Amino acid sequence: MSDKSIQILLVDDHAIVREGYRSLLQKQPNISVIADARDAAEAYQNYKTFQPDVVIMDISMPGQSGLEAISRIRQYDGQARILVFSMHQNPSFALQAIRAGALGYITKSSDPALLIHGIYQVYENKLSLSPDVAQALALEKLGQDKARLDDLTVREFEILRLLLEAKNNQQIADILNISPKTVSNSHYIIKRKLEVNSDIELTRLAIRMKLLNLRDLIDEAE
Amino acid sequence: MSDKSIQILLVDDHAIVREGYRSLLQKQPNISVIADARDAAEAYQNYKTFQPDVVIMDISMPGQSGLEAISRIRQYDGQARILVFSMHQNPSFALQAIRAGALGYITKSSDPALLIHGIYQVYENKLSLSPDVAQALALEKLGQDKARLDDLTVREFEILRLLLEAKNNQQIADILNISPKTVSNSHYIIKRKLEVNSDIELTRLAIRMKLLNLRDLIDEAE
DNA sequence: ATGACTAACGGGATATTTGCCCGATGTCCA
DNA sequence: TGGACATCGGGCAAATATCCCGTTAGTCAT
Repeated sequence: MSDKSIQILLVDDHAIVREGYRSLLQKQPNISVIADARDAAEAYQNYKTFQPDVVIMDISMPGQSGLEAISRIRQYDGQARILVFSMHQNPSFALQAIRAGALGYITKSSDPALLIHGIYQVYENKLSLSPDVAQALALEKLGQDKARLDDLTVREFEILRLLLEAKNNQQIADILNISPKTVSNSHYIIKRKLEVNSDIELTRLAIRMKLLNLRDLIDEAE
Repeated sequence: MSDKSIQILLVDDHAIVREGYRSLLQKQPNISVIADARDAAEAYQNYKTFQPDVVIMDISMPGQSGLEAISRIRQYDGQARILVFSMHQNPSFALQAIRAGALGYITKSSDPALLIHGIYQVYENKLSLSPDVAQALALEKLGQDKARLDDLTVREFEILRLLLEAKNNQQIADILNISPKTVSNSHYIIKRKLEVNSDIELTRLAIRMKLLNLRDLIDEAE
């Protein structure tokens, strides 16, 4: 390995970040950046052209996402070694990336040494995850959101829908012909079951669960 | 200007991005990076210590935001020249940054040449905006909701950001070093200014306004 | 049909938040 | 230097949230 350095293809849409990689990686004797790309299509092309040992890939890019690029590259070369370097700490991103065929997932907020380490790991076909992501993934793996949603009773679900339409207790009480107190109690129970402790969290969860139609929200905006 | 280079303080929580700046800026004969910082507090300290000519600042950082840092620095030195380099294309962010005292706002997706150009502009006390943001700001004059968003003061905007992260009053108070009561009051004022009457509506509005990253929310779901 | 279970409803009690007002202070600018 | 604003928070009544409780009614298996 000392006679032949690891050939890297860099994929990131931010020039400043590509610059950062280059600068950082140049200091590594066994690593050399042989090409870069600023989007998914270019990444795929350059993978075929340069046949790098390891691809370092950002997954948040305009147009086709990095995930798509990972799939394409893996389809072309089942042995491709891809390390995702992302700003997202969200373990769902990591999970998706791994599913798409990445071997590593390191967050941009990690110490650069972790990136270097990840490159070597991936080069040797070993999985490499940022500690923060690994931990989050582990915690999350015990199926959560959906299961929790299923804990709601039908009535609670109904009340939740109305709450999400930004109706207040009295309005909901009128609609359902129950006391505002019951609405308030249900609101509380819903939050407890869904393990959130504010309406803001509740709304975010609802959007993730697609209870609140994102399209509607987007189209509302101008 | 050729006999004395522009002294830069870099503020960004991502090491790789700081590396990118350094590498990029080192190629500029008239610019030298004399210090960096990874959060608001460190930025303030280092500003006082190093008295840089220009501060390059990311505004999305854990804990105290870049906006806070801008205010603090400007309070200490009314002549401070600050260039915000942000991933947010949303013109509201730019507006708030300018209000807080920044002289420039360049998006991270811009060509690096724009950053360099921005540095020179800001160094000469000239306003510098990314073309994309400038255009969006111009277009936005017609937006209904955005107009309302722009009614928020810098402080309110900052508190809104933290609220949207589902932080409670006490947490926000701790971060900003103010009383929970003030947070609560601001929360109320924000809702009144934005003409919503619940946190659920507030969150929906925030999503429409793209203050809350839609992509994150969508991708979070499985 | 009866006991066990659970959903739905809502009262009570207390803690916390909300909604709105106020004044104090600081800053910036004409 | 006076007025417009931003920031910070106290006060206080009304509303909600939180948690516990009991009642009613429907389901279901024995």
